[in-house]
Order: sequence, then structure tokens, then C-alpha cells
Amino acid sequence: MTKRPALTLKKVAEIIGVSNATVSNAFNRPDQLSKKKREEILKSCIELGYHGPNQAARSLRKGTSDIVALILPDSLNYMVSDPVASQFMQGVTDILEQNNINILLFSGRSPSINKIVDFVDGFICYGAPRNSELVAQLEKTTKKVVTIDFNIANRASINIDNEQAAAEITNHITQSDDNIFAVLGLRLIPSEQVCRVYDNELLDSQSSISHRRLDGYTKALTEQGITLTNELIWNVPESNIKLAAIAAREALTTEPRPNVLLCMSDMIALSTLREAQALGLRVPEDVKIVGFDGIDESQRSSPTLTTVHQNSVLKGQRAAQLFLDGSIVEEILAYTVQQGNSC
Amino acid sequence: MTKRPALTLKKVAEIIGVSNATVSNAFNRPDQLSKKKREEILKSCIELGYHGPNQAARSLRKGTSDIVALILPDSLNYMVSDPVASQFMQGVTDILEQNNINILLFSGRSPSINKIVDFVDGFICYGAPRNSELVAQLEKTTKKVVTIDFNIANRASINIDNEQAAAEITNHITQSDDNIFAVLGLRLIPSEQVCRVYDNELLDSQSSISHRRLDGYTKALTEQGITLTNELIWNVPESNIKLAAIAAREALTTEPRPNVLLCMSDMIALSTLREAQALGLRVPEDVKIVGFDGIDESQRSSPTLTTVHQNSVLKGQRAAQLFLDGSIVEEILAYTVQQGNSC
DNA sequence: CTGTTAGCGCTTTCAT
DNA sequence: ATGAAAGCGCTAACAG
Repeated sequence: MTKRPALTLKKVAEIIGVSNATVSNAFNRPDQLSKKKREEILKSCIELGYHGPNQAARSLRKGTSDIVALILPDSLNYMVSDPVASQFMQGVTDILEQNNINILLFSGRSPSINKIVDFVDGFICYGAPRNSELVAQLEKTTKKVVTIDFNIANRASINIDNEQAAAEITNHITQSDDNIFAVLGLRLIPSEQVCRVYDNELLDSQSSISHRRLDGYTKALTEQGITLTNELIWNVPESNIKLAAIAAREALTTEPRPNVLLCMSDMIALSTLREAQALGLRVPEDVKIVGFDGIDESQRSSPTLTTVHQNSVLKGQRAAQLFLDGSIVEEILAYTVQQGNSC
Repeated sequence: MTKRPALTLKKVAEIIGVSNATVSNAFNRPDQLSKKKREEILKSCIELGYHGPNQAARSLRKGTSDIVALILPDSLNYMVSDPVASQFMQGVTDILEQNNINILLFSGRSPSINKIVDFVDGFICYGAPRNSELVAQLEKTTKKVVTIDFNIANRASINIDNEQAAAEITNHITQSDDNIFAVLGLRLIPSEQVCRVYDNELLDSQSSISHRRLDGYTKALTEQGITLTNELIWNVPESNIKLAAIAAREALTTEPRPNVLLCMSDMIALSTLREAQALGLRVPEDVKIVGFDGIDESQRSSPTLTTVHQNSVLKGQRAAQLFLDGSIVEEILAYTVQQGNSC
């Protein structure tokens, strides 16, 4: 029978014959004791099989844990299926891993941050979470918060200028009197269905990137003397190929047929491209398509996609760095219009 | 000035005028007090802005946290770039999210589990971690452990029969005297380089799925009277398109040219397919290619891939369920040979 | 059904 | 440079 009860700092101190504070200092504050003594203690710990202070207790005492919660917009598997989110995560994990910070994955559908808030040093919140109560909770917490693609007052954030990007890519399309514009939008209204927006109430229009993008499209078209009506704006509840295909098909079979489709994500645009081709339409001759995000796959499709490219890996890196720095800045990242052959 | 100091259970109890145990029970053990009192207390807590017991303290006291560490084979961004890992994660998150368990992402490159072990209820370890010391640590821990694609004695595990699957897909290839076999293997030797295996020492041959697969290939070929020499076995250090392309090109430009390429992952196979086509070789006429894993993309390529399909989402779901159940079983999941046009 | 109390394992003043 | 002691906030015996 070996030692059943787990070793604690106190026991170890007793065995070695020093006070618990000294052992603690050996691990945490090398300057508080002689080099010799420290090394002796550390060596003894290894021999005893003591692997250092219990992190849960340490966290309770110190109030820090070296864990940060990464709040995803939706359920966890979202991150896995969305290439933009994946890229972002890659950026975040790059930086945090380098800094020995661990990541707790947290779903934007969770009812509350309470179950984890005491375990983490703060939050990196990627996109407005599906459950908007989480935002209210983040506003109140005393822990660090960095938001991405939306803002919370007095918190660090990372964004791109979605409105300007949307306007720019709209202006990128050759003007013609024949143009009929339609928008395939992302989560514009609370509905979980693919449907036209019509006069439905728009979702929390303040913060959502979708509304900034819609504003951009609208603004550019207005300047061209074109009015975008809600009948030609579709709501796709999430950036998912199948749902996008439904919206695309509806749009492409509307009479008169829209011949410029402004898509709020590359996933939607790629799905639209596929639907158009399935309907025997030529892109860009019969239908022009533009996307948003600039995912890798948009450059492998045929034709390649004209889209707004944003650097999602960098976004993640900057978010993580801002978190570490603790600086409360609202950072705006650059985007580029990526010329493809789809318009 | 509002209340600076955070509310604690004790303070709340004092304010309400009951003992701290009663408040604790109101949150944790409804049966220990009258329904009426419980509701009163809970209501008061809400009014006071107390959101429930501090989870870090609770965890220290109870020794559980409702957090499980998911150990990835390599650095965190690995998961993002590998479709098989992504699928697996999706399965895990499905089940754990349903059970209100949070996930701490942990890199297989980390030096030690010590920094997090006290925060989690256990480990789900996907593939043998890059840092093999982690395995030794997992062997020792008193917390729950589920391993996937490798085993630890007396721990729950999920596997497929890699050897049999590899043998089966090898036998699936039409026999011919003209066949020259080559293997594009995954992490067969410690080298971080793409290279032929030759007489290098094979990596921890016991546990690795790569060696099980190699054994399967070898066994099937031996039964056909064919000897696989190490000169025609390549090592690809990770399942990554670029590295695979290098190996593929080496293999395809070897004289005499191998005309059957056994690839240990679909990523490698797809990359090989591309290289073959770039070299003007017809698949399967000039070169036959088989993969492993059955990722979605293998069915979208042209020609489609003949491969071993394993259900990675299910793997993740079962891993999570085994973790929750706490049953120490070694579960073997089914695979299927998926007929494509690449051989 | 309710209250008192002893820790969970640690860090950190404050003395020495 | 080292040690004694006070909690961090909570849960679970146990007593009432």
C-alpha cells in the first residue's frame, strides 16, 4: 500500500521540515528564499512525487487561473463546421498556447456564464452570442473581456468596417441598368427559417455585423439610385450550405430573376454558385455573385469568388493579444476586396 | 457607491438571516429544506444580485468541476486544420454540451497536465499525444480518462481495428503481377521530415494507429506473396496537404514507378491524387490510390477515393458517453470500406 | 428542517 | 530568509 492520501503542500513541508510558506515560495517566488534551499525543496518534492501546488486551491486564493473562456456565437460544433470561425480559433490558440494559457470552450447558447466565470481569467467572445443574455452578463463581469465583431461599452474589441467593406464590394460590380440586386443575408431576423425578410423586425440591428453589411449594400446602391426592397432580401439563419442553397434557389427562381446576388458569407456564396450552375445559369454572365470573408475555398471554386477578404487568423491573434495586454482598445482590422471571376 | 466586495454565500446568508448551510442547500440540495423557504431564498439571492455559489470554491471543496479536458494529439490548431479531428470534436461537444459539461482544450504538446489537472473531472485523449510524457501522467492520475485510437491499461478506450481495415482495403485492390506497392505513412518514424523509412527505427510501434495500419498492409500483401520493402514506405510527419504532396511526388517519380499507393489518411490520398494528375498520370489507370478515414471531401474529389470509412462523429460521441458513464470498457467501432473510383 | 463548524489546499501579510 | 496564522468561498458532517 503506497500513500493513499494525495500530497499537499502542507504535508510536503512537514516532511521536509520547513514551513508551508517556504514550500509555496519555492514554487512561486524564487526571490523569497536562498537558491540553495529552493533547489533542495524542489528536489525533495520530485522525490516525494509532489507535482506542485494544487491549481484549484491556488485559483481560489489568487483569483486567477490562466484559463480563458472562448465564447463561440453558437453551439460548440459551430466552430468545427465554419471555416471562418476555425481560422479565428487558430489565431487565438496560437497566441494563448505560446503564453501557456488554456482555453475553455464555451457555447453561445449557454444559459449563463455563471458556471464557468469563477474558473477563468476572462472571456474572448467571438461574435454576438446566440443567447443575448450572455452579453448582459459580460457587461457586468469584473473579469477581462475582448469582443470580436461586436462591441460592449468599455471593453476591448476587434472589428473590421463591415459597412464600408459591403459598400465597396457593391461598388465593385459593373453598373448596368439591367442589374437586379438580391441579398442573401445571415441572421437578419430572429427566424430560424430561410425566408424573405419582408417587413419583419430586424434582429438587434445595432451590433450585428449582418446589419452593418446590409447598411453597406444599401448605401452603395442608394448612391447608384437603386432601392433595395425587403422582398429581395433573404434571411439565412446560419452560415450553412444547405440552408444557403434553399435561399439561393428561391432567389434564382424569382421572376424577374435577380442577376446580382450579394451574399453575406462565402459559404452562402459558394452554395449559391452551385445552385446557379445546377439551374443551368452561367456565372458571371447570367448571374453575378459576391461573397464575404475570403475563405480559402472561395479561391478554389470555379469560377473563383469575388469577395471581401478578412484575415481571420490575425483577428484571433489580435484578440488573444489584446486579452493578454489587458488594454481596452477598439481595434479595427483591414480588409481587402478580392477579385475573382464570379462578377 | 454600490457594493464593492463581491457577494458570497456567507454574506447573503447573513443578510437574509439564515445560516450559510441553508443557502448552500437551497442551491444544491432542494430536498434539505422546505420548498417555500428555498424559493424565498432563491428570490432574495436574485434581488441581491447573488448568482450562486462560487464555482472555484465549490470545486475545491467537492473535487469536481463539470469541466473535462480534451487532449489533442498535437498543438491546438491541429484540430482546426484536420477534418477527422474536427468531426471527432463535433461528436464530443454534442454529448458534453447536452450534459452541461464544459470543455477545456489541451495541447498534446504541453509539457504536463499539472497545470490543469486540478480544474477538470478527467480527460478525453484523442490519439497518442505528441508529448508522450502526457501518457505517463494520464496513467497515474486518479481522474477519469478515456483514450481514443490508443490504449492505456485499465482505462476506457475507443478504437477501430486499424490492422484489419488496412488489410481489407489492400485486398480490395485488384491483384496483378504488375502491381508495385508503396505506402505513404503517417508519423511512422520520429523524423519531422518527409522521407523514406528505410531502416529507421519505427516510432513507438505498440500503440500507434499508423503501425497497426502498416501491419495490416503488410499482412495482406504477404498473403499475396508480396514483400513490402522499407524503400517504398514514406514517412509523412503530419496529415497535411503540403507535406503529403512532397512524399507523393517522390513516390510517383521513383523508377520503376509504384502504381498502387496505400495512403494512411485521406488528406494524404487527396494530395497524392492531385500530384498524380499534375504529373499527367491517370487515376486509376496509371496509378491506383487508396485512402484512410472517409472524410467528406474524399467523396467530392474526381475520381472519388476508395478509402476506409470510419465514423468520427460517432467516435466522439461514444468517447464522451463513456466518459460520462465512467465505465472502463475498450470499445471497438466498426469501419467500412468505401468504394470510390481511385482504384 | 436548520445552524455550527471543520476543513478543501493554497497564498500572503506580518512577525521573527 | 523563514514561520505562524488568517482567510479565499464553499460543502458536508453533525448536532440540535
